[in-house]
Amino acid sequence: MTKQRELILQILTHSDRHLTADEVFFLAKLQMPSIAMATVYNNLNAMTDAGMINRVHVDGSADCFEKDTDPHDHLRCTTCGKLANVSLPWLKDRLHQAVGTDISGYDLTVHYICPECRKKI
Amino acid sequence: MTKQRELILQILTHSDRHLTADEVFFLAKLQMPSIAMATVYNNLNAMTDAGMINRVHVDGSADCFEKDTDPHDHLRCTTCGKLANVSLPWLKDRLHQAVGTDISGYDLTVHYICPECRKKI
DNA sequence: TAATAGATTTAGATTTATTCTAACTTTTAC
DNA sequence: GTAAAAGTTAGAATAAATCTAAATCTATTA
Repeated sequence: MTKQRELILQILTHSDRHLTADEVFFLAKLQMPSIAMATVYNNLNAMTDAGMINRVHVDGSADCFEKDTDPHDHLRCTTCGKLANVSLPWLKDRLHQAVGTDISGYDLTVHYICPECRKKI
Repeated sequence: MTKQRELILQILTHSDRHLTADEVFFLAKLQMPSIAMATVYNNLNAMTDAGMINRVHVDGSADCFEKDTDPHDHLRCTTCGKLANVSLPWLKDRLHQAVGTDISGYDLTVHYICPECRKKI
């Protein structure tokens, strides 16, 4: 647990939204100007592998990272692109039944219009 | 419908698997050596937008394309990476119920070990 | 405390997938 | 048959992520 890793973990912990590696890098640089992009990626990858943080693949743009490692899925606003978490505890079993073979997991993003964007229409 | 677009569509129609833009380019070049990568991407994007073909986002590697435009989801082998189609007609309604708000769609990839890879273990 | 091995970080180059640009070619419309 | 529009081409550009090699930090042993 180096200073760099600690800083990156702090940033994710205190963010109220999902952050890209680029955003983490920008925020980290404010507090530690010498930090390198490769360090951010190294640590995000290492912490993801260790199960300390969660990587979210976003179609057509950069991956995002979040502190929340409880199993959950994502809603993505088709207007502003923002991600929200949603818990679908029934889904994995239901998929296992439907597919008929053992599944190790799945990746789901549901497309919707978030409450803020819905207001603006 | 240019010659190039027709060729690309033929390639997708006659392929038994999901193809990346790169693979389409390679196969197209065999029959039309002058074809450019940009043309492949232009046409894949245009045909995707027109609903003639389907783009599949694959975590950590290049997008794939397929002729099948019936709504369906994907299984991805965690060992060899190959994609298979699966139909889950109940899922969209079930997600709509669970999320509680209108959803325009979703993206799902289920991780499993395909029959061929399973044999080799 | 000094030497050293191992891990980590840094800066920058590299890779990969994709898009952009500008010149050229083909097609279409008059 | 010519002009405008659309499409293609080659290569440059971009963005996300990884790799490399040198530098630095950390912990351990002497």
